[in-house]
Amino acid sequence: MCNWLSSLLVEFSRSHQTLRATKQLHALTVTTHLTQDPFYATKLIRFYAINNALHSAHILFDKTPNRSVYTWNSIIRAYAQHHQFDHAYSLFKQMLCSQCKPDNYTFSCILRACMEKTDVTSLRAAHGGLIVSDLESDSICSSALVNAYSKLGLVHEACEVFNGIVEPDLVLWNAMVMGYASCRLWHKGLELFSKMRHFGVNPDGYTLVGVISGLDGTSSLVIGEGVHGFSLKAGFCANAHVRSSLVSMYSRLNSLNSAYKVFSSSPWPDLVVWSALITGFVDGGVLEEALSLFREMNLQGQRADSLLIASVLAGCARLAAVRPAKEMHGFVLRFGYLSDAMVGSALINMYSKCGYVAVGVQVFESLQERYVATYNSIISCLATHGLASDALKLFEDMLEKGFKPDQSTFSAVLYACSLGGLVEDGQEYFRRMKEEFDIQASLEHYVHMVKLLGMAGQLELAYNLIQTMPGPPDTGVLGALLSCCVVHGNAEVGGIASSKLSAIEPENTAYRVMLSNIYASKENWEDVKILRESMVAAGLRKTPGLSWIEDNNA
DNA sequence: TTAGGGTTAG
Repeated sequence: MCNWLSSLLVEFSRSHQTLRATKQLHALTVTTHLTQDPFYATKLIRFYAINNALHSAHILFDKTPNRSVYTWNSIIRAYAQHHQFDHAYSLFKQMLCSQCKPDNYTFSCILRACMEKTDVTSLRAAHGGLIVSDLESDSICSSALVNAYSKLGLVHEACEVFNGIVEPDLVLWNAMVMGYASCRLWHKGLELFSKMRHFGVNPDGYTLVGVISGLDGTSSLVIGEGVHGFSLKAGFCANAHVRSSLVSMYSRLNSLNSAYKVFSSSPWPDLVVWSALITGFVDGGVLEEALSLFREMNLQGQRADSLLIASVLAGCARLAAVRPAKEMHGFVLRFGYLSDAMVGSALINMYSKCGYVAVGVQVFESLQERYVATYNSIISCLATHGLASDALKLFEDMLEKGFKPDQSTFSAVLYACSLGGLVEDGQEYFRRMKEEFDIQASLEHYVHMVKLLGMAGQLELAYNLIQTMPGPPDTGVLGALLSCCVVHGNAEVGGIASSKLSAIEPENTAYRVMLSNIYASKENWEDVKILRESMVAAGLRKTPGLSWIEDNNA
């Protein structure tokens, strides 16, 4: 039927379409009565989506009477590509009720959407639908499933899917290797890498990235060097992704010289490889070198993005080094990054950690646009510096302005209450967090609550709160309790906390030393002697403390 | 006589 229009569409797909051209094409299909044909409607929906005109795409979709599976897929994909995963999923549910049944392309898109919105329930439901549609062995669906499950930390489910496929293709092998990496099981990834080679499957760049990005812990450095050698011999180091993951791996394993060598082998270093190197230096604590690389990157015309800037700002915060902090602040202002959510909050956090609370507040007040993350930073900043009532005022302010507080907000709020000794307020916020905002208390929240109650001398209450936790308390929660027992000289609760802590970390002497200090404060020298002797008998010694200060004149 | 797609790096 209308060959010329069909050719025009194909040509249009290959060219660089604009919104205006899409609208003209749309008009053309209307005048030639071709919008009834799902082929043309599908194409137009895709063009609208490419040009960020989701609304027009959806209107066209609504007006398309004979929707084919392609039509459904194009609108679902359009929403997914624009990160509107809820919309994508709800269209998928509508599709299930329609005449048109989803195919492997629909499922691949939906699985990714479930992963992106970290929705395990929907993911399992989609998996079920996929089995019903007899698509479980489909190559596209299986790799998308392995990917989705492992990215959400469900490595067993990912393995089950992988093991259910008789002859996995390269993409599926890669998805599983990468899946192990994202679940921090690098040894399993390495095993799978050997297995695939044993089966005669040749790895590609994706496989190597999967193996390399999983490696962690100093013991894996030798293995990393081996994989690097393999990549060099097999020619994978020409791949920019492989090089970046190598730079990042060497940085992670504290081998900054090797990281720099791999970086230097990049003929045209891109932003990712620059970021891998700079972030590596920042994390390695060599901030001056990191900053000089950052300057070099700018001189070479490579523009930083907000992710890199935020990570350098976090480095300045960690080292509490105010000079580089000011330099970075200048950079942020010169290049207009202040409107970014991550950069703004990283800047506030940095000044807070450097001890400049007033500058942090100034930055907050100067921001044109504020986000939940910005509020979290400033509340935490004020809390850290003992300005609890200002912190709580800002919390109320963010609620009034319609922001929805998250886990971190309540962490900062409870921290403010804890440092400010506001026991009743803290208890009330803890309750509201769970009941009003439906946020589950995390270990960090419990640490603040234990500190809040414990520092006020309510040690039994703090201990009872720990007993009500849904999971086992970690060293943070128990350590908070023990430190409060030291302050109040409570040997009874302190003894329980200390023994629980020593059971978790037998090598850590601090817990026994703290208990010994409680006994000493009570002049209970007999128990001090027993405890110290038991430490000597076990061959344990106290680790010396360490602190530093920046010398402006040095 | 049509059209989409699944796995990578900071």
